[in-house]
Amino acid sequence: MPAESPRFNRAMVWFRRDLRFVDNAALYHALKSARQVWCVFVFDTDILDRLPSRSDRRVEFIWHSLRQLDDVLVENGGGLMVRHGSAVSEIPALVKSLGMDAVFANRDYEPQAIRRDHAVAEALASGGIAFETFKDQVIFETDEVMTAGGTPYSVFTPYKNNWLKTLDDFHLKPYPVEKYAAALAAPGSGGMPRLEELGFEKTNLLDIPMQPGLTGAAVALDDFLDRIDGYDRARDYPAVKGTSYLSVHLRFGTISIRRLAAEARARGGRGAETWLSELVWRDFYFQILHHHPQVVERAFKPEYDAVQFDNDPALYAAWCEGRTGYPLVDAAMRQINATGFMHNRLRMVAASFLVKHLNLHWSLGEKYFAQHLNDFDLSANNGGWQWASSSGCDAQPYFRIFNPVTQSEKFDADGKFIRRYVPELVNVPVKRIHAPWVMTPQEQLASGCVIGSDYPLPVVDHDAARRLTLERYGRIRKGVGTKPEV
DNA sequence: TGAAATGTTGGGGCG
DNA sequence: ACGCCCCAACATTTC
Repeated sequence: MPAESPRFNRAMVWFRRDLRFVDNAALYHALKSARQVWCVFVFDTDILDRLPSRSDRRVEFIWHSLRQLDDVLVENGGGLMVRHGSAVSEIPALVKSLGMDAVFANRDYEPQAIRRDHAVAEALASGGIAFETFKDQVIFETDEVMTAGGTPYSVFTPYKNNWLKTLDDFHLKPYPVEKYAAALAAPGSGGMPRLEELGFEKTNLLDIPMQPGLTGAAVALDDFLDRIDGYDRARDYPAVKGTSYLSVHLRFGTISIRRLAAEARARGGRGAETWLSELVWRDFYFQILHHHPQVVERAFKPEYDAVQFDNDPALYAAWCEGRTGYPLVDAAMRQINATGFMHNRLRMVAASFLVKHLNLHWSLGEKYFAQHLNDFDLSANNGGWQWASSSGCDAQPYFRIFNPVTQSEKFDADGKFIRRYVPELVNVPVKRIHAPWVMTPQEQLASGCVIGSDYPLPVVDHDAARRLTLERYGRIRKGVGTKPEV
């Protein structure tokens, strides 16, 4: 039992993207600080109403995850209150009606979320209610890892080195929420709206190998820990189960980043170290967004805003729908469309293709991924797209252009992944599957795939597109970085 | 967290 | 035996 008496009588924990009971910073602090703690989630219409589709796997993921969270809270003597409305008004209203003294939440670093939280904090403050927020979704936030000169890092490797140097056991220590569960208040039953009541329809979420909630997270983590030693070798091959598949759980907080980093550190070895490095990338991009919020609208490197992009709607549609004629790109796009997931290697390939082969602006691709990825996170998605378009911090150089055929030969050598998502090509021989347009008419007939009718011709020629992009990017580089004559 | 163009080397076929 | 050419195979440079 805590010796000191609680600061608050009644407190609320407002869950957002931290849908778990164990190792939850805000929940822990609330339970230690108040006699009675109510747990609340708001299906925020300010977010939901802006979603372009009424069929969204993420809404359903949240819905299932909340049910599980509620179960766990009930087991521990509490329960979850779920509301549907604008959080900015729902939270203060609920606080008032239940006579609460304080609201606890874990910090969210996205610009829209920051504005929302400011508005809520202001509304609460006018009633004398405290709004306390906590670091929970990253290991190091905002300015916790800085250069010796006190400036934020813009290059990953030195950031990572300092991140690793700064990391200590206590950063990874789980918050022992369970010990303080006695303060949980039971709100009574019947709070959970049905998906249809939220205005959303069921998706294929439960049919794809990515299960929601705390149980989904636990299964995925167990599975990955059996494979983590091979992560560094297997992670680039989309047909192989080599990556963690935990990103969606990090997105919604059905698992804690501290737990994952602790597992990686305890395991050690090349696989775990490589994976930990990916978790550091995640912190890195959160930190970039914090220090450079303009990346949402513009290139991190301003001179890259001068790159001339086309806007050919037919090419964009071909990319979105996975009919560019480049099998690996098409398989990647069909994977995201069918499942809401895309393998990381393919995110790079598909992004590079959109920007450097189709000459479309990176923000178009960024937006598409934002709408379709189950694990969509603003900072990482923006970072990835700016990396691919060479406009970001520590981005790949502009002249580094993925060859979609070479990438295919390297990372899907036997065409297994392509065949999984592009059934037209299922009988195309391995020798031809990476560039099926080179098949002779006889080969096309024999493999049941006539190029131009069963499967599209390449929408652009690789070599021509590459030259054009080098020229487009090269143009804006002229004069940039050259010292003026004195 | 590339790829293409260009340069170099060395083995083997051949006159 | 020797020089020449071809061209992988690898290395370096360039975008």
